Amino acid sequence: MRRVRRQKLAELRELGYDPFPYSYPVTHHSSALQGLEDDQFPAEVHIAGRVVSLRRMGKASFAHLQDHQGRQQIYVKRDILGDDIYRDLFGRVDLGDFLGVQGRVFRTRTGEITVEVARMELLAKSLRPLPGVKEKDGTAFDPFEDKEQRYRRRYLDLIANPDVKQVFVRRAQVIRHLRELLDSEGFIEVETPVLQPVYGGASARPFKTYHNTLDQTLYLRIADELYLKRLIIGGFDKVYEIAKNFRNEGMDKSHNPEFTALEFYWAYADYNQAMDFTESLLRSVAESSGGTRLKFQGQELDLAVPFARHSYFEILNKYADKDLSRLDSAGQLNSFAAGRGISLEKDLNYGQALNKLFDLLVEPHLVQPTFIVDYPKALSPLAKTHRSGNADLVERFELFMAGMEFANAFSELNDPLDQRERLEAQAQLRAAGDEEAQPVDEDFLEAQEYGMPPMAGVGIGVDRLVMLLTGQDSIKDVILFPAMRPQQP
RNA sequence: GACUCGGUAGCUCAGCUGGUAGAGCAGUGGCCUUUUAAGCCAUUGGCCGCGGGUUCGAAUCCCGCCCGAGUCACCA
Repeated sequence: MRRVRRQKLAELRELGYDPFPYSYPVTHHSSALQGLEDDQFPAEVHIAGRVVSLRRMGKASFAHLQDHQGRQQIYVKRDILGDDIYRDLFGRVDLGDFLGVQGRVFRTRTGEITVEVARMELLAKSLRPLPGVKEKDGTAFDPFEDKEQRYRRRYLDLIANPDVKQVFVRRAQVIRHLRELLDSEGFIEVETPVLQPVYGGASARPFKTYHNTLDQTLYLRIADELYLKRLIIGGFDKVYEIAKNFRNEGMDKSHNPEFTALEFYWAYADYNQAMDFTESLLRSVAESSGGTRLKFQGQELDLAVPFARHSYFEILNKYADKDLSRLDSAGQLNSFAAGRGISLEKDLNYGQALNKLFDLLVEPHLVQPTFIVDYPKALSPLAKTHRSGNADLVERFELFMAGMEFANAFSELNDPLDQRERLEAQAQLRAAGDEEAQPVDEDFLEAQEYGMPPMAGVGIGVDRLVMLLTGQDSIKDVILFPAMRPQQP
């Protein structure tokens, strides 16, 4: 099949047609003609697109050209186009080729608005056959649905499955709306390093790389946090970044090794203000993207309803049916878990064991938007100790919806001596085998010693937000090129 | 990482308890000047994911591996 198309390509060149010209003066996109009344038809149009259907009937033919907005039917009649071009050029057009056509607009017997082609140019020859692009009334026949091929060759997925393109259009709208809201609140968008000598700001294993000239090991960022805080130290009062983070961990329906996070930092605010702002931010994004009532993974949720707020131990104790805040060692948590028939992995430290219990006992219940507040300090080395005086708690919230975490935020710790102790405790956990504990970032500690104002910081998982708003069950369906193992040669 | 399911033509899929690969669409040739999954006639096309084994004979049975999906485990 590829040989046949190469042959056509060669023949076209011999006949003097350029199969790969430089440009085409498009005047109308496919959607511009849809829904027009007959007396509104433009006198003449130039349209361009990929041939996705082709019905030849001897001396006349119909085809559809697909552009970024949809499909437009064209009518190609030999007596209008001319014998030579109809035979030599149009006769060698295949599904998948790009055409530019010029002509008048009319309505066919069956009512479809159609361009009658007076002039035709081949804009690009296609050498490989497309997967199933046949469709009627939006239903594809032999639809291209092999997930592996769709992810590996997303361009074919986008050509053959218009709904997929729509998801990514909405993704762009969601991100644009987040920017607009933050900009309008006076946040400044910044860019911070992807390549970092010391990674931090989250609990995760990093990707490691190497800079030849600097002769230095560098890590791909797992979070923007510590750089954005440096900017608040430097005098920006409100900053945000929408950026890729990289975590060297497993992949599943809600995890991709590189993912997009929004982080924003707000000087002089605390986590209560950040919580209110986060709630209104998400509600507003939902309103601008199809409404606050969402169906997601078989569950229905409504972001218009005020988000529930529960403290960490309040809700953990409820589902554990026991006051877990009184257990203060990994051993005690392990005994508790064993009593409930839950087997925790061996060698978990206190924080890991507690975190694990929360994930197992509580998270699945958090379907409607719920803020969990006031986390144990052991889980939150960058968050400020709770103002209530309880030295074991920090001012932190996480937002859960549909059993998944969407946001994480603190009243940020700004006491440099406290911060040093917490990071050093993390370093000890690392030394004890916790691969996700954070290393000490001396440069950051030094920056903090110059004085860091009180502030709130929030991180939001953008991919997950898009999943929620577009009803996609897998993160792979909101990332254009999700991570895949290399294909066998 | 564990388990389950899957990988056959460009796409969607058949192929039963082993006998040497099939359909529709796409492609190619022919007919057809308002069709729309156009139609009619003819026809090309396959390391049956990879490697090994059993067998006279393997797409089919057995073992190993690769890739994907789902579930679980870990993380956002």
